[in-house]
Amino acid sequence: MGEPDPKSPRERYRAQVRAEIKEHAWKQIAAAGVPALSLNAVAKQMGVSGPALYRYFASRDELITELIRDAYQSLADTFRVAFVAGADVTGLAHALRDWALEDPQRYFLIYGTPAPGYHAPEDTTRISSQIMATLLDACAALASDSPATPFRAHLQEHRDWADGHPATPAALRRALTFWTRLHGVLSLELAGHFTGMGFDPALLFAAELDDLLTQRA
Amino acid sequence: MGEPDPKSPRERYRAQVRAEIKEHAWKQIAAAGVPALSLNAVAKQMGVSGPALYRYFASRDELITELIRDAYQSLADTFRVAFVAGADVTGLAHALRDWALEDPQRYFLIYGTPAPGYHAPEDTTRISSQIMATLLDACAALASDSPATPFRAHLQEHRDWADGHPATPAALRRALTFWTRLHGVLSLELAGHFTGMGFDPALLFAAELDDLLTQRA
DNA sequence: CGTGTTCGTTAGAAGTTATAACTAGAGATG
DNA sequence: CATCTCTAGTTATAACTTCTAACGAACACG
Repeated sequence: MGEPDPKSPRERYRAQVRAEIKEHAWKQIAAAGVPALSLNAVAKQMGVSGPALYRYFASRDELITELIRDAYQSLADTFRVAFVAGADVTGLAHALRDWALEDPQRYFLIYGTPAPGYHAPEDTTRISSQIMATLLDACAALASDSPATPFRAHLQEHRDWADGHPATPAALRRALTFWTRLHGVLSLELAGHFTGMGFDPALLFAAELDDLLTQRA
Repeated sequence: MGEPDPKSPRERYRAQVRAEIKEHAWKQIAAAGVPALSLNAVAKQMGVSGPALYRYFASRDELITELIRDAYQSLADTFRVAFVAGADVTGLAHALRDWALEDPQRYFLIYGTPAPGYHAPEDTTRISSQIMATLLDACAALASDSPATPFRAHLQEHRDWADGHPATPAALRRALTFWTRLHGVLSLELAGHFTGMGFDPALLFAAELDDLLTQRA
């Protein structure tokens, strides 16, 4: 009964073709961005004609949604692998930057311009909280020798996003700061806003990371 | 001879129609994002049929480029007006956030996902440095009671982006931090990454701004 | 070895950007 | 004021896009 046994030869073939489609899609996105992704062009490169792809993805949007999901998963895996390999917050930061530089458009698929009406599917928000969980793990390992702030109190009252993670308010604040500050420098670097300004983006990233770790407030 | 006298009635009409086109384009972008911008739809809304718009913009890309230019100019004006009205760094920060919240897609037109091949036209980089100049003006007014850092030295060696502005290394660093950190929180807020997390994005923005101003390093 | 599911095909509808050729009207000029 | 020119908007068309429908052929399965 239609149950997709993962070992069925048809299912195996299907999964492989889906993967190949996504492969070509990633190349097109890396080359010219999401708006330039064309199902027709992907089909042409695969030596298959047009509507054949609709056997594998119901629509262009579904393909893109799948790529977004994969991007989230890739980042979550990168974080988790780095963390279990012993990386601290600094290690996670460099893992993040390396991952982003590896494919800037993949980063922007997650953190770039959103479509006004778009709502992320349930599972991506789940993966997103996995990412946050790893970050909180790393931040919890840091000592907090700094005084409380009003915003930390606010976070303590609104800590549902930590999803039960036993992090101190200081760790919550640190994780949030990690996220927003590194995203700030990284996204501007990836978008090319620093080109022609002279300084080294890697040094700015490192300086922000250092600030983040040796912070008092 | 063909010289566009700004008072020629034809030129006035032309400028007005161009403005109306851009007006409708902004509405479409605000509603569904840049990819959903359709010249045909704009023409339909204006009660005019399709190719008529090509008298006013050579291509869809040229229209978008013009909108980007206007977005930059709008931000530069907002900053300049706030500064001459006496706003300090805090004032500029809130002017920035208000401006961004007013039309998130306009913000993302500048700081959102870039198209891989795209190079901004010369004048937008000029407007961009006007924005930076205003920010440096405000940062120069702040006292810097903090010790030098290696990155500040690096900035001092690569201060061409300041475009001759007589800012101390501390002010340069402060301007850069203002930019990256506030962009970090703001872009994540505008993209909706904080929705459902519980805390108040405005408080996070204020906390980051406070950190920025009362910073030691 | 049938039998049915599924895959890929071609045809086509509805949309897009953009160009070409034409018409009608407005502005500029004598 | 008459005329001339230039331009704005029109329709037709090409080349693209996503996506649906109907068909044929190949493959897995009982």
